[in-house]
Amino acid sequence: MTVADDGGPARAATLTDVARMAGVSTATASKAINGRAQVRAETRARVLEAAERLSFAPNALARSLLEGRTGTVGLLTSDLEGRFSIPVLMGAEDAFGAGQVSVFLCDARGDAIREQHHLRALLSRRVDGLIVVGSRTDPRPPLGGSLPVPVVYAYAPSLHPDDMSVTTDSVDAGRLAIEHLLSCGRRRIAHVTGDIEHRAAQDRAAGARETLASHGLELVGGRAFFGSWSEGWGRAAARTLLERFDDVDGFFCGSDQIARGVLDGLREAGRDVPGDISVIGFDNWEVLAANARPQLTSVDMNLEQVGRVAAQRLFAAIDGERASGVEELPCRIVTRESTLPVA
Amino acid sequence: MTVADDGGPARAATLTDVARMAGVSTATASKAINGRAQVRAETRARVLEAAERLSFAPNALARSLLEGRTGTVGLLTSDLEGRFSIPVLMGAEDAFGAGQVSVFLCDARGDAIREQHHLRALLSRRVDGLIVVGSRTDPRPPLGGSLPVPVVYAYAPSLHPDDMSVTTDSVDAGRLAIEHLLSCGRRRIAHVTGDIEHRAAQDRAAGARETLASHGLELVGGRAFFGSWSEGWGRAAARTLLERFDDVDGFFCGSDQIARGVLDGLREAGRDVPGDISVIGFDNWEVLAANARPQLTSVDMNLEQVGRVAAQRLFAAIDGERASGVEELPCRIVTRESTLPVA
DNA sequence: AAACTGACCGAAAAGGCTTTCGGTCGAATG
DNA sequence: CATTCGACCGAAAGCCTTTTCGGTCAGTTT
Repeated sequence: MTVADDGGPARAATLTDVARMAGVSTATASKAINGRAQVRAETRARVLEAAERLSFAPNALARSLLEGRTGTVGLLTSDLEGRFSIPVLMGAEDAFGAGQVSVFLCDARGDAIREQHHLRALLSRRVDGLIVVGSRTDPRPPLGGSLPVPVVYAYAPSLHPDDMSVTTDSVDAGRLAIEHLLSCGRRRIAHVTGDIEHRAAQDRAAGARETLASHGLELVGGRAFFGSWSEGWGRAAARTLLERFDDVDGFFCGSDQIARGVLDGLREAGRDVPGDISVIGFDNWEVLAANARPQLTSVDMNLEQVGRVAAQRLFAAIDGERASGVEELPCRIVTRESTLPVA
Repeated sequence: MTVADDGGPARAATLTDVARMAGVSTATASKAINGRAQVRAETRARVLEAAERLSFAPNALARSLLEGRTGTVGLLTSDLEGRFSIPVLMGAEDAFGAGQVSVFLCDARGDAIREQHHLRALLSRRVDGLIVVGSRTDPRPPLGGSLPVPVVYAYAPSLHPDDMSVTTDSVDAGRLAIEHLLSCGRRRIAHVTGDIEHRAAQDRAAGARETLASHGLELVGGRAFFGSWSEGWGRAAARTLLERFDDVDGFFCGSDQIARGVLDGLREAGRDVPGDISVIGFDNWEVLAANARPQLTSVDMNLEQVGRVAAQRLFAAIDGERASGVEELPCRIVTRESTLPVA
């Protein structure tokens, strides 16, 4: 129940309301509600009952004003559409929500002006900290100099080395994928990936190349094949590669979409996956990977973990622990049918 | 620049800092900054310059405390994972962000306890209103009685008729899909859809049935075929239906995933889409629909619009306009290759 | 009986901002 | 010269909560 009013939604009860109903001062009501010592048990009970009947919830604004902390953080995303931001955001929301922290969500839609606008609004609301979530691993310019609160960049690291960033280890992801294919007994491995402009694509390719080199091998065709992040590119690349390199026996794909295309292309060419050829995708996008034929092994970037760690780093920074640099978290392989070891 | 401090991130400047630097009282500083009249131009300039130099941003908490309005709303989602919540959420964030409203994001993860926990936190932060975003169109129990702020339910309507809900018109979506297939000259239309437990599946099937009936037709097999929302089910259903009803010439699928499966099944059975058979999906999930072979015509639920309208309704309610009932917004067809009229 | 103790409660201040109202001062008016 | 009048500025209250500190009162102690 809430304080009766003019017929609108009842207004929220205040401590004064509770105190009046219980016949005590606001100071006493506050102490009773917050479990402070100097209140008689009977008085406390009276206050608590009043609070209960009024559905009293202390005004966090007033409390924040007093304590100098709001218990809120801003989550500034560049692009809610992209499916990479969402898991990061979920992980962060998870880490914060479990505590007593509420999260402001702001979508800048890739617009720097809008980002600054949101930044001002968040600072004016006195958030205790900020997480900036990017949609690509390419480093981004920092928010601006000398902010009054700590900032952590997630997924897309900051260009400024003094900032704190948490992202995924793309080079190592390339290594993981290749070693997985090698462990399936594959030696003629092709890498079909997306837009070469994407840092992630370059890094994974580098990781793949280095790993093969350390085994005395190289990518089929001597290089990675960059294209777009689409099924169509995967199909086309699979066909072309089969024509030019008949002995290819493994595909490391830059996304699950590309992998779906590659699988289609291989099936149409009469190749058996995972019998003749192993295929591994990237992103572990459940809808695509689990519904592929055969089901698709994929690299999972642990994006929720990226979000959670970013939240933890922000917590630490709010508590005064200075830190900086880019923290790269490892990926993991989720094995499904497309890379089953052949019996 | 911010107020110099002990070496930590500088603390945010306050109005008192600005006033001191400009050599005026806080009252005058406030009036100067907010464009009130009773300030000499020269004084105002001095204040504004001080504010600029200190990067002064008025403390929204203090202002909210005073005005009784915070300019914040809560976005309570049941499930961030599901891809239906996200667009709704984006639409709402868009509508609010354009104004001066900041959005608290809370993910209840389908847990009623957690939802209540978040609700209390939001009320304690004195949000001006709430939007509750569901992940299915099935009506849900309301948050609780007599809240001190208005609430709008989005996508998943509230069970309580006095609440305000904005959702999508699933029955009409069924009609749209069928009329589209009819306009392609199809008469033997099958409906392959997902879990019968989902209200959306039932409503769309009902819309499809009624529309066919009004044209003196009925669904192939005399009923809708319910299953799961997966590609596998789509493939299986396509095969089975082709066996039992050789003359089927149109598929209305309950999701783009199902449609992808159906397309696969038809291709493998040697049927030509859109030559022999037209296929329409549901959700207009770009990655699936645009990458299908042929590209998939699909029903778009305009979920961002649902979010935007929910935000508008909430605005109106905050401004005192009482309203209630379920508002159902229309869907739209996005035409691609899979239903091209045959030449 | 006087002084003291401890338990309990309330007045008041602080936090940052806006608004109201009263005060100051130079200029215009009678 | 005395009064009135704007223009401009500052003191103070209020929003809601928490915390500090001082006060009251019954019961103990010497």
